[in-house]
Amino acid sequence: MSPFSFKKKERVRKRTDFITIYNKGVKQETQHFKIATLPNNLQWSRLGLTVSKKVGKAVQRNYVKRRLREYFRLHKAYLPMSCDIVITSKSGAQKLTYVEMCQELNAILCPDLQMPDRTKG
RNA sequence: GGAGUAGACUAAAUGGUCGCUGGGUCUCUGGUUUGAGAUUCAGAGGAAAGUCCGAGCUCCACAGGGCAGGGUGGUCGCUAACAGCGACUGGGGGUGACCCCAAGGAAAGUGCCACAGAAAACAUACCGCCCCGAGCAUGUCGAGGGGUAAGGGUGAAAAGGUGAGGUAAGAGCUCACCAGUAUCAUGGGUGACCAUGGUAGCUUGGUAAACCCCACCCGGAGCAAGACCAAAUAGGAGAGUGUGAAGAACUUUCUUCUUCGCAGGGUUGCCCGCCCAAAGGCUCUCGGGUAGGUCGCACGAGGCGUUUGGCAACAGGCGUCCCAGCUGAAUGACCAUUGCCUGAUGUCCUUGCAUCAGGAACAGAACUCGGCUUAUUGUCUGCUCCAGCU
RNA sequence: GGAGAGAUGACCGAGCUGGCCGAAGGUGCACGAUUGGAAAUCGUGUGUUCCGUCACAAACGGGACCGAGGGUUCGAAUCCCUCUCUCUCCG
Repeated sequence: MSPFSFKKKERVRKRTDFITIYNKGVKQETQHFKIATLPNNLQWSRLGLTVSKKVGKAVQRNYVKRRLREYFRLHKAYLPMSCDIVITSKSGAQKLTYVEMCQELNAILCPDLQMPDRTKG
């Protein structure tokens, strides 16, 4: 399997999973995102996304979610292993460029990675 | 050239790297389902939006009819249906192209018409005009009685308009013309209605997006509909089994039947004993059913082309194509090139060409269709008005 | 995705069988009375914006605004249509 793939089993899809990650996970916050992480028993990490209506209309919400998925797909090697990660977007996230978004998330999720990964660009 | 009006089309393209979803084919694992890999094909819209209407479809209800409630409202047609569409009629707006109209009934009945005004609909006449006139101060006097809707002012709206006759003053009281209503005839049109002519009474306020009347239509809820599979836990029903006690059958034991209760965990496997907990035995079956999953779910009032009928909406024939199917929700991220638009600069009389910079809207399927409404990019075409040149 | 309810001054909230409604009432705010001072109480006032009078302000007069835009009507917060926003319910 390619190292940059993103299958269905790598997503958080159940409401009960979201609630346990919210309640028991480690919560951190940046200017435009809230991040909750919780170790799981699987061999891989999973990603869950929440984008409220305050971000914008459906087109802008989908745009934010696609780019967050793209970030997760390309930075899997540097992210913590066997963790459930839930990213909640706050108002204003739709105005960021992709590079600004990567820098903001790297500060919390990839503290070892000083420079943003742009090799795939 | 400017302003406007109607309509049609469009919603950038190609390539690269890394990814997502579905269908087909092949390979591997495997008893099937499934899973993994390879390859190939396909993968948002004109509004997918708002959910304002109308249908299909599903479940529930239902003999038939009526009431209540809701909707529609010029005519003819189209349609599966519609509050939609087309053509036409009538009314209104605009210099015009053209656009807009919930456009039946107020002479079936009820209600309302604030303030102002005499009066807001059965004209009980405020001022005024006119006639009669008690009276006494004898005149520009007028208690009282009567006639009068021509004039005044109020109001959104005041009881047909103009002119003449007529009268005490006036009045459709009479006449002419005009407007309007009802009705009849003839002609045209499927019809709404139109044209022409006659007759009548002389004239009838507005409001039905107030109640209402008339004609026609409507059962309710919605894919989170609904159907199927179904873990764990708890609870329900039934069957079987073990064991204790009591009772009955029996002289007693055994055995059988009935009723009631119990069966747990730990201490090394078993027994005794001890400790903890306590009235929930154990096993199986059944049905309901939650989480979750599968179906519903994409071949359809389908698209494209062509032809016939029709002014058109649309309908029929023939040919051809299969064209998203997600579910914490795929259809993408980044980059390059070309094209488009705008601005600046250079060349040129302009069109155009070159360079640089910037821009590319509204917006994301969620069971599926037909409409409406709203948001919005660019281009083209027809027509109208104004200005200029020849 | 589907179904439903609502929007009125700074805030809450009546008015929704059309007219006397820029709009009751309460909270808040300002001023005054009371007090040595405050609280409480009592009284008065208090929306925004545009135009005019005026050198400005104040005051006075007029117009518009009941989420936004149209329509019906002589007249709309109220009736009808379209849009915007907020909230609730259905797993």
